[in-house]
Amino acid sequence: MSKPSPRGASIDDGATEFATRDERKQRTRASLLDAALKLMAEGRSFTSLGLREITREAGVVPTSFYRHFRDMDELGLALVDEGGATLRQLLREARKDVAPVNDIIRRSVRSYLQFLKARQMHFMFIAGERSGGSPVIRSAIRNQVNLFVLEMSQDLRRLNFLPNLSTATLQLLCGLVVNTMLNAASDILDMPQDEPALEQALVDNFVRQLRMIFLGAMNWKEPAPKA
Amino acid sequence: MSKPSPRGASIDDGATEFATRDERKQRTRASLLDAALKLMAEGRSFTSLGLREITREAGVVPTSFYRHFRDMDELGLALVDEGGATLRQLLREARKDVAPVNDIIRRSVRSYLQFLKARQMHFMFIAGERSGGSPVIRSAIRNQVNLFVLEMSQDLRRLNFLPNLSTATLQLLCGLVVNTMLNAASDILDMPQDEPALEQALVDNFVRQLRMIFLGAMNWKEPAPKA
DNA sequence: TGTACATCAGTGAACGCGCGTTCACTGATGTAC
DNA sequence: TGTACATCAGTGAACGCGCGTTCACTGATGTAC
Repeated sequence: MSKPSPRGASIDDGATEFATRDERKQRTRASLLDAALKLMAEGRSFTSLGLREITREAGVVPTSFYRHFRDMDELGLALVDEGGATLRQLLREARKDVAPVNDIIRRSVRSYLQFLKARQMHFMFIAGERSGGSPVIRSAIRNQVNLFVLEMSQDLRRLNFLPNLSTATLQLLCGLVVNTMLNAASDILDMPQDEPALEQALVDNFVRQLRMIFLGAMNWKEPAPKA
Repeated sequence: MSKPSPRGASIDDGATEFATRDERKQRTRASLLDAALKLMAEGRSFTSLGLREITREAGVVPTSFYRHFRDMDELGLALVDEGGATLRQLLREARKDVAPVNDIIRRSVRSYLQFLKARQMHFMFIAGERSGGSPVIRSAIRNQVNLFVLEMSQDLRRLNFLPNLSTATLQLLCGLVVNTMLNAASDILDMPQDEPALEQALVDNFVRQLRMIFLGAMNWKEPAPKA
């Protein structure tokens, strides 16, 4: 029923034979998470998913679910954790190729897109449930996104990027950039996959939006310090 | 069961006695739409709503639903239409108070917030289902939002705002502004209502984000024309 | 190493429940003459 | 204006179905000695 999952985690693929009991358990858990992501990738929202639906997709019996999660909320929070880890990994990747400063936006966008496609489902989940769905999931996602914004602004500070800007302003900038990134993510991932022209248009638009934001940041005048 | 709805449309409020049959029908229809919005305002996503749940909230029998909508999708699309109308009304309001140019952002934000609170549920619906939920609803919302961006950019052109910018760049700007508006809308509407300090912080952040975007637009250099 | 026992991931039957949808109906409202 | 008929918004019973959750179970894996 399920094609090879992003994690390669479908139970029963032969490789399980020599796994320890605990490894098998983690694999089943992972296949439940993947099943949820896969169902959402078909255009469903998290809150509309059913427990039985997920276990069916994962290839286990419904009652197995309870060996891993108390209820759907707990599974959702696990997905948020995975999404947060994905965002942190994105930052780590970004730290690697900051060296060349020329046309940095276009470069960053290119590697962002690569990352986006490798982790489609996580980004769909984060972007999609960020303002819809269950309050507990929503607020957990916001925490992760805010954390991401914060770390990104610290990175910019460390790189001495726009050193005249206050910390608060760097955070403002990063907040705008991240919102724009996530909006672009849902737009791009929502596209029919075989329309490179349309996709290119979305990407160009995304790049220009970032340029406009950075242009604003470069021309930002901090108010005179209080003292 | 239901408090006075935004439309004042609960069937059975006495005022119905003298209505014509068709007016009564429209009232029931409106109360179904209001019921869906109300349930979503409690933190649910559209796709997780049930037909029976909505009719229960609206105070009619489940089978009544079919007198008004073929299925839930059709009701969702009707909500999108209402949301689109709300956005168009927002633009109409905005056209009224463009006269004073000083501190125009702060002024616009103030009237946006007022509008936002008067139409909380529509904005929650639009912002929340824009990237989550059912594909058909999502794409309908995008159409409405794109339309809104387009009209806004035409308004700016008509006002001779930043006359050096090309039409495409004005649209870029408006796209950024609208995304920022909708993100701010979900942040603000998600707040506990009795925390004016926190809300003020969100609003200040929103204003600064807009300033940064407009600052970028003001410093934008169009590439030299092709010819 | 071998044996006896404990653990526990996954199973399968069963439950009560609310769901979406069908159908024939009722009776107030609207229309034709 | 009055009457006879048509319309149709809302009703209420009934259906089959998939849901989430409970429970006792199985049998492979892990552990203690």
